[in-house]
Amino acid sequence: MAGPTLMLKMKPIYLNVALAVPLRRTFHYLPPKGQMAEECQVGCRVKVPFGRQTLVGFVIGHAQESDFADKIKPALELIDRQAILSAKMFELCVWASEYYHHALGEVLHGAIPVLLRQGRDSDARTKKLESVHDDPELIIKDLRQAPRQRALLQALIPDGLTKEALSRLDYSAATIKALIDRGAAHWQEFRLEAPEKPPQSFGTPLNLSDEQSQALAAIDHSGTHLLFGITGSGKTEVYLQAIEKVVRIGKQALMLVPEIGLTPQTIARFEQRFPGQVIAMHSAMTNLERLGAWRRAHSGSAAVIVGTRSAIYSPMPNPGLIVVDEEHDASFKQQEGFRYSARDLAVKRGQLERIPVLLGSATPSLETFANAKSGRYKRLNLTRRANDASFAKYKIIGTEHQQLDEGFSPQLVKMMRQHLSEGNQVLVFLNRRGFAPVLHCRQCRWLSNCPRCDGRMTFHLTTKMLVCHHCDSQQRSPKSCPDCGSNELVPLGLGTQRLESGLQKIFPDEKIVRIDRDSTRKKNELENKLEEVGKGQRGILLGTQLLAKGHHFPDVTLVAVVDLDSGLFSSDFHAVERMGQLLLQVGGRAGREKKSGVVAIQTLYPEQPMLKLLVEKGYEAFCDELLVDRQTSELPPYNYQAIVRAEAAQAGTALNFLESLSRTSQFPHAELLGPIPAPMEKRAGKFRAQLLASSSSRGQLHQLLKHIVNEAEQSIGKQQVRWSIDVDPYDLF
DNA sequence: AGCACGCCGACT
DNA sequence: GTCGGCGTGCTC
Repeated sequence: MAGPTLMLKMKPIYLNVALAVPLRRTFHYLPPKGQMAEECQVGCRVKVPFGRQTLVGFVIGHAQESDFADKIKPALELIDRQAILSAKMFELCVWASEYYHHALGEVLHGAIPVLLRQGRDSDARTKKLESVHDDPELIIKDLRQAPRQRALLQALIPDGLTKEALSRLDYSAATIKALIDRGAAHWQEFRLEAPEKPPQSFGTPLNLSDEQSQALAAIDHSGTHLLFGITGSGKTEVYLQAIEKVVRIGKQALMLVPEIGLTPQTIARFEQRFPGQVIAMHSAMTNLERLGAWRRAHSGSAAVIVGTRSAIYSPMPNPGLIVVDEEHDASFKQQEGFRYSARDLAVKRGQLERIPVLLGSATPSLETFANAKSGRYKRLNLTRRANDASFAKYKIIGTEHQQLDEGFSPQLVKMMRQHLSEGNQVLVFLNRRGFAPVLHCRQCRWLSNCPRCDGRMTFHLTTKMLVCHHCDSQQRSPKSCPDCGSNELVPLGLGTQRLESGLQKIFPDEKIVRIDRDSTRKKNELENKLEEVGKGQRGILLGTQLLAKGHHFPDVTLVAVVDLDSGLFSSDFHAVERMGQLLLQVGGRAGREKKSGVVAIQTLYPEQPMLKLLVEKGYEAFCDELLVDRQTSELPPYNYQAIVRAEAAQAGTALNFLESLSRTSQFPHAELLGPIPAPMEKRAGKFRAQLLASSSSRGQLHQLLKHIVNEAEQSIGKQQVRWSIDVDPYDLF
């Protein structure tokens, strides 16, 4: 019988290759001509013919037999002699591909710089001009009439010269060509030695407070830690010293920061502490710069890597620590294509590499908070601000029964005038991100609550329908308020575009600087505007999410949150959590050592318990209460979710597609809700719909998703539908 | 995702 | 008569 022993003796003939195509399967190839399958190790890139194109793929395994034996072509070229992804990184990608139900080839390609995807060498190479003969004397004799060629040939002995050296020594292209044509010299390609590891040197660390020292000392040799430190408590110094510890023993550290957190100042601070040993991975880099940075990380010559989301894939031959700063930040979750969470990959990578992971935040995400609470993560606290800086004070302004002027209550306008007249700046904060509108009555404060859920129904403007995204029930949107009969039913938060002009009307003499995605799209515009603000003239800053993080505005003493309710009463259950994080983050923007800041919050619902809890008892109590809510409502982190999204050119196609998926996917321990039209059903000319999958068991959810993916790939008529899966969605819409 | 094949409308 | 629109089908 052909037992396992026989199998082990069989040599692999085929390469199993993952390509960057959205097909969730891999392809078999013969090894390139002249090479054995064994020489093509797992993690090496190969160039292969694919249909009519040539693609770069990853060898992910070998096979003795194949169902496609008659179709199999030989690979064209083995690009790498050794795997360019370490075994650990490879394992991480395989894990991610399964966890996020995304094609492995795309995950692997996403893990390397563009130029490597296109087949560039993983090592820096250069060409050297070398003498063909060991003893060129014979030829030198023939060169009596050509002194330059003769000099060059002599200079080539014994080691040859690089292009750079040749031009430095002023040998002309003609001389070089003549010598080559004579057959006396030739170009030889060779790998550059990995750049020397720069000598270790360290900038002076700051003195640590007791709390900081304790936190630093409590970082274990492995495992995930939550560094829960309020704004201004000195988290960064703890990161820096933790990184220094691992760098001193010759290891590398990776630090992930939010997209807007990687400012020149941040990089400078790292560079100052680890001179010459830092590389930054950011979006402004060219492909060539990225490749250079990748090579430095890969060779181990860079000890510290600082970067945004995709830096989680940085190669590190000798890793020692991963830090994720502002771990709750939305930018760690990729919002298109392969929807991974860099924070979660960091935790997973830490496990695989057996190194510590440090998640830091003043306002940790609820799932991280819960993990710290349950003991899965080790919690480290920083509760005091450096320099005795004071906390922002929170002031809730109830706007019920108030006459609002352009959305501003008299009380708020008065406060703003007060702060402005003292020569300070006022920050007016708009809260419009990830917004799924609910319907609301201005008169009696009725909200479009779902009759069957604790959630709220989403208002669909185009269809004038109310839809519940938790239980799928739908109803026609009422024309007047069901409670008080008034006609003042409005979707929450609409009309904020008018805020700037309204503001200017109320404060005709004040300078208003608007900072948002649209007005800062141009390069450096944000920096310029911030600089303008930094000069400390009085004035009003008007902005969105962008203003909530990173930058500190020492001359802002009042932060006004004008439309809190639109965030607080979104139909996405994440809304309350985000609101809490946001209010604390904006509070951290304002004031300086001596001047304390005030955060004024306008709301129709000043008695909202979660808001009061946050303002009176702080983030910890707020999170504890949120967790209770989530548990009773069976929401994350107590259950696991994924969204299947679909879009199509024709109305109804996407919906029907998801409908047929959900019909064939009945699982006992996992739920499917929907499909329902997306809140903004038509966007960019496509009609979109979504299906929510959830289960209290991660394993069950994955079984269901696996089934759905299979069905979707096989389903006929899929050509007109684009679909994707979002595991652990950051927002539901 | 690409890329080609393929079958219907307005143009050098 | 062709050029070219994007529907559909395949890629080891």
